[in-house]
Amino acid sequence: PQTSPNKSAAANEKKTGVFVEPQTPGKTSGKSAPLENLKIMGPLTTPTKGPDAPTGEPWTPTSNLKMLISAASPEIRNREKERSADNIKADETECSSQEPELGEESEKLHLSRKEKSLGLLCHKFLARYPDYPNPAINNDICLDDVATELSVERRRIYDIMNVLESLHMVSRLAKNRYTWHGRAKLAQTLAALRRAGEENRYGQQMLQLKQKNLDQEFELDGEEKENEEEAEGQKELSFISETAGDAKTAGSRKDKSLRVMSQKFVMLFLVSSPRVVSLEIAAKILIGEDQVVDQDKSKFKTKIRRLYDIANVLSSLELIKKVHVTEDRGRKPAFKWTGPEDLPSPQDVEIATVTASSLSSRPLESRSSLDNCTKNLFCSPGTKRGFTRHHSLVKLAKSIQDDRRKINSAPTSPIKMTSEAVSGGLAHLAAICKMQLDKQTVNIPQTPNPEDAVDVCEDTLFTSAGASTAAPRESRPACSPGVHFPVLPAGAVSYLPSPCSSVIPVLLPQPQVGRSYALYVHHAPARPHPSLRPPPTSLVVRSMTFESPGGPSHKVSPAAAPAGQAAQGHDCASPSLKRACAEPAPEGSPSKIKRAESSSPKLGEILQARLKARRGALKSSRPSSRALH
DNA sequence: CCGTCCCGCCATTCG
DNA sequence: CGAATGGCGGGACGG
Repeated sequence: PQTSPNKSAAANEKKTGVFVEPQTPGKTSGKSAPLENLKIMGPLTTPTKGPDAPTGEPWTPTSNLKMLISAASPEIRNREKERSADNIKADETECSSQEPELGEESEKLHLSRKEKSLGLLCHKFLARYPDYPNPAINNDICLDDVATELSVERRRIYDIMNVLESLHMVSRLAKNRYTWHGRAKLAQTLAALRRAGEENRYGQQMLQLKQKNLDQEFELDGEEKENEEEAEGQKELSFISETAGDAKTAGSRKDKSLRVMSQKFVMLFLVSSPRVVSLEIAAKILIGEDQVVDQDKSKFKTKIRRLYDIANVLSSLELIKKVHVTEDRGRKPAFKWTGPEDLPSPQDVEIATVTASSLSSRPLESRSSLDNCTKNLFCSPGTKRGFTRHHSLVKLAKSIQDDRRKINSAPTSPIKMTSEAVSGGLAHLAAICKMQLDKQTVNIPQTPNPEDAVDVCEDTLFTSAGASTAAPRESRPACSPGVHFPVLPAGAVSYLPSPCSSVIPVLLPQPQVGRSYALYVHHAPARPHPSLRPPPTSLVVRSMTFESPGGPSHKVSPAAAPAGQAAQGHDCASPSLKRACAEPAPEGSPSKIKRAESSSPKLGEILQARLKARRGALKSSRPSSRALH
């Protein structure tokens, strides 16, 4: 029943006697002992423990942990509720009756801010599903139900879903319906994101930004904001992908934010040396990438706000944790990566380079019913698949995809994907095991870095020396151009590349095989030059240069930044855009804008306007302190 | 005072 | 056209 979703949503209850997972929300059950119960599973009653059973889903130790932790922290959690008898009974017996409409009403009214936080909400949400879904059972997620059961407005659920979706932990099936994948694909997704991050040279950008901050610190000439990236950002060529012609796609204002932002944010972690990213840096980079110029300030603020949202759910996933970096100007909020470090080697992930002039802007658009069917068939990946592959099914799916694509994508867009898959299994499993081992906080013996004095608050340091399984080959994406697939693999998901980042990694859930494909979609410029082709070589080169630039590198001036020069010139991932960035990248903005303009009139105007506004602010021409040359 | 970030208006996009 | 999504930023909460 779709009942009125909005506002009232929160109000209504889930009358349903279904398998509601009542306690989850409360879990609380009286604050029992503080945290430590983690291990102890608190013998004393602690209904908390109970939760795992209830939902009927296989609970992973982690999920419980999560719940406990989240629950424990806020001392505030005294939840006035204790007082109200209703609640109490609610805790234990849950479902039974409990329509105490009134009771609940009152309850939700006074929840401390923390109790209403997105992070906690996310925890509740995650608690309802196993980290590694059992393909056998249905992993459907109905937004309405979730919203109701968690007593929150739909809007909030969207926030969560969006970032989960960006990590491929869920995928949209249709309106109002998602499928839960849990962490099954996480490793692969992360691997893909890492790669994408490398290709975007986020590592360099971050270093440069940091350096810049440092410099600035001395000579407090405070203004000229994030020009930095422009300076180096060749790959910037920000401009919306939509070809002028394709009006529909064009409007893609949409596929902006959250999902994309989330992926980019994660990328930053995966490419930064100490896996710490400050909000400030992240915001700057993400902004810079988006629109070339624009009045910062408010833009920046907003970006930060969004990042907090994303960070909150990532925290719930235990992929990151809040910390503080005591860089230059005092402490700044930052986040530390606590997710898996040993991602599946590139081989596990097939990379496909797609030069699509346009893809449906709605990546995860709801599939046709037929699609759904096939999808479901495949949806079994779970943890251990590997055997039984149904080629026929795969083909079917492919063909479907194909059709789909034909409809809304440019004719000329061959997809190249490196074949190679092979092993992967081991690495993947290893990753999974590790994650499950929990005790997360994996600390890679990071290179000591002077500047980032990260004071990891309560971090449980624990260097993970083990993980021998780490793929033999480091992170070198040996992307050998290979097979040509006429169509997108089943379940392909793709994002319309954000305005500027030329590549957006996308994982294609490819259940049956157990590996997925990462897609790097290049948006097509006005008209992709046919001859131009994604030079696989560049990829290789790029990644080579990167790999952990050891400690010292941090100190290097931007100009000397490791891969910097090398990548600089032809780093632009998008071949089609190549020409744009290929040129000596003379001062950035102006020329860039122009280009953008040409490719997209409308957009051009906008940019133009912005530029104008902006222009006044900063000196029109900044001495391009170009690294290269 | 300020770092966080909830809340929900309202523009978009979907069906 | 109404419902589903999801930008976005005012301004409240908590330290």
